[in-house]
Amino acid sequence: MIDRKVTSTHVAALAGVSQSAVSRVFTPGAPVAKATEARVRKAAAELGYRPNVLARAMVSGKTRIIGVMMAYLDNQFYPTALEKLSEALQAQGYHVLVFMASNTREDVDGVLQQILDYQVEGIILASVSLSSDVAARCRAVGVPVVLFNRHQDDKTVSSVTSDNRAGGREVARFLAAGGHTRISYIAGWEGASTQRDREAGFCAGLAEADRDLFARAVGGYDNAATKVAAFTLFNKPEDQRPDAVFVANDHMALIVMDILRFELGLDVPGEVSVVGFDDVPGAAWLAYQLTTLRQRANRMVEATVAALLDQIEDPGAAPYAVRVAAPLILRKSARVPAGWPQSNKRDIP
Amino acid sequence: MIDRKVTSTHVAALAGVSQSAVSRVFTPGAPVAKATEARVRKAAAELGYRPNVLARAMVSGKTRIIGVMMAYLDNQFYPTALEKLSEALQAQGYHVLVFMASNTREDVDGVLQQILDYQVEGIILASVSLSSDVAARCRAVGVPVVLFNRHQDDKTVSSVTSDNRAGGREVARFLAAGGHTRISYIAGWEGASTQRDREAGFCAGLAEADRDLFARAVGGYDNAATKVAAFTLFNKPEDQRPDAVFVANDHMALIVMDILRFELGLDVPGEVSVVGFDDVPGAAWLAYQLTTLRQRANRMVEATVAALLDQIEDPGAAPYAVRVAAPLILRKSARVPAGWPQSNKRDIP
DNA sequence: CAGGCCATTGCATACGTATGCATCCACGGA
DNA sequence: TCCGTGGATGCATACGTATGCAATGGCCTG
Repeated sequence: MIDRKVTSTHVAALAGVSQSAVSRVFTPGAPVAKATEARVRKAAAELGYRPNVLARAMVSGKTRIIGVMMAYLDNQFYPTALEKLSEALQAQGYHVLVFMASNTREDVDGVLQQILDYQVEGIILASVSLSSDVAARCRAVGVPVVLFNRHQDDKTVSSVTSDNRAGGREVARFLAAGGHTRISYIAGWEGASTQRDREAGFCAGLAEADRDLFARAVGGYDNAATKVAAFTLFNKPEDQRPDAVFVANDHMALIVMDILRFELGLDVPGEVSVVGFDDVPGAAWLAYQLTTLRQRANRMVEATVAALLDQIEDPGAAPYAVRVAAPLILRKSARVPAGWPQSNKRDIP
Repeated sequence: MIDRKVTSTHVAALAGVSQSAVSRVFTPGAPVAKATEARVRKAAAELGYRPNVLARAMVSGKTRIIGVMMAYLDNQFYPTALEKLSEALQAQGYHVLVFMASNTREDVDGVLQQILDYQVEGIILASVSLSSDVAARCRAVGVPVVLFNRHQDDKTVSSVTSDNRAGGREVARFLAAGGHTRISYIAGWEGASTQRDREAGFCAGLAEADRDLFARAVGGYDNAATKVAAFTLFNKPEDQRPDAVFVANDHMALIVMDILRFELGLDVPGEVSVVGFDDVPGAAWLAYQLTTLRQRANRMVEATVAALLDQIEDPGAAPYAVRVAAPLILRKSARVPAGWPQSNKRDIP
């Protein structure tokens, strides 16, 4: 409570130099004599001085703050991603201002405004879409945006996703090759590109294998809705219920497995094969052993950070979309077709 | 890319008033004539003007930023808490700057310095302890700190935890009353107050019930270590292995359940009762049905935000410690003693 | 009608730092 | 010895906003 704020002026006084000199000591590349630097650093240490990032930002225009907006934090994939994002950005000298969003459009836009108020240098939108006018607004003030795990045909924002279409397609091939005859799908939130792309790829894959989609229900990436979806699909006599289901993400897939086994008494994978998407930590737990498509979070984060920095460093750079391949991880929740290549990739994200 | 930054001066020019007038329009409580306000707002809307939070912070000293440091994001309790914290603070007009920390002391201190560089108005440390000199430093610059889910005898920082001692004690009574004869404990990271308090309470409770601790191992809140702990404790003939185990948190407890059931082929709760601490989402999943002590995240968050705001608003206010009661949630992973009061609390956090 | 009071507004300055420009000094070459 | 050169430093200002103070105007009261 004693010294409150110590500024460069205080340090300057103690070191017997000008405030400019102090500033230069803390500005890499600025010209300072060794002797001066030593005196300033000594004085700074004595007073416990550290440059005020905000004041620095005012004049330089560089806040070193990245705004991150997230939703669905109960889906284990996102906390994991947030952690990695934060660490990767810290390593680059940036810091993360976090905003939680619900999924209503107006909320997203409002929150985005608030983010911009902090003069962030870039924005990462995880599992969130943005209206085109807000995208325009970000572009107007020169703040690059990159979508994480979501894609938009808007050419003005970069995006990083898994190759959801290819993933969905592979699941279809996998289930068809496994000899399943009543293959179904539980959809995520229909507004999400992950949902759309995974389903589109899945249906395309089924068509290629000459199969029809047996049944479909919507879980909406929501706990309660997913339970309902599982019941409506499976609470039926054997020949009327699916013998395989692709669930749009692991978070829902785990719920579905619980319902199948403990509410409906069905054997997985004996009576029903279940495949998810994400490879969240829970998917590997022994109680589930969920066969799923892995989102390579590390690579996605790397790509996201790279895309963002590209555009921060060169504001003229064109946005681009990255798609990371999503390998199928074979575990025990789905019957494996005879002769299906055992992935001998090491079980590391 | 056209207009880059639009400032209050631009708006003032367009509205034909002084920059001060614009500032006052955006400062609640400042005196402005209705007509002036209308003109200014119109001009602002036209230009898409929004006040620069950083510049505002420079003069007012109020950044409305709260620094949050977290670790263990793979433990579902923390993402949940982060989400609630962020939302609660947003509701109060604050925003959250997130920092990830490993558990090495030096790292924490370094990161804390960085947080302070952003002129945050308060700091929340979740599952992280801080050295007393850094605590002193925060006090010196007048930034209140509150520990979330961690306690320190340092009188200069507030803390919010569950009543871990009482919780541990109740588990001991519960397991003793259940007729278990070989009661054991799997510890968390020994540097954490949660670990110490839960174990202390547990041992006290056992003593009161005239029981000894049958065995103890350390999981350290770490996946791999927890697996090893489970094996060393349970990979033995029946009479040499525990018939009940209290695990210091749910994250480890779920891992232990997996090992018991799927690696060692033991029945839970038939052969072993398992009790955890936290009540993470996974604890309620049908595959686990973990009996556990609930950390009331909502209340903890409320208390944390309240404690922080108290001290921000009145810098002279004394720090204080809050302990939130942790009710035992009965599910299916532990034998329930005959006559044990069935909690009929609704199953809501 | 005069005086006074209040509401409203503009002016000037401050917040803490970075940086262009001018100044100063030392040193080296002619 | 003198001048040129370049490195180091100080001075002054700018970044965008908030706010104390003084000045203005209108309106109410006596």
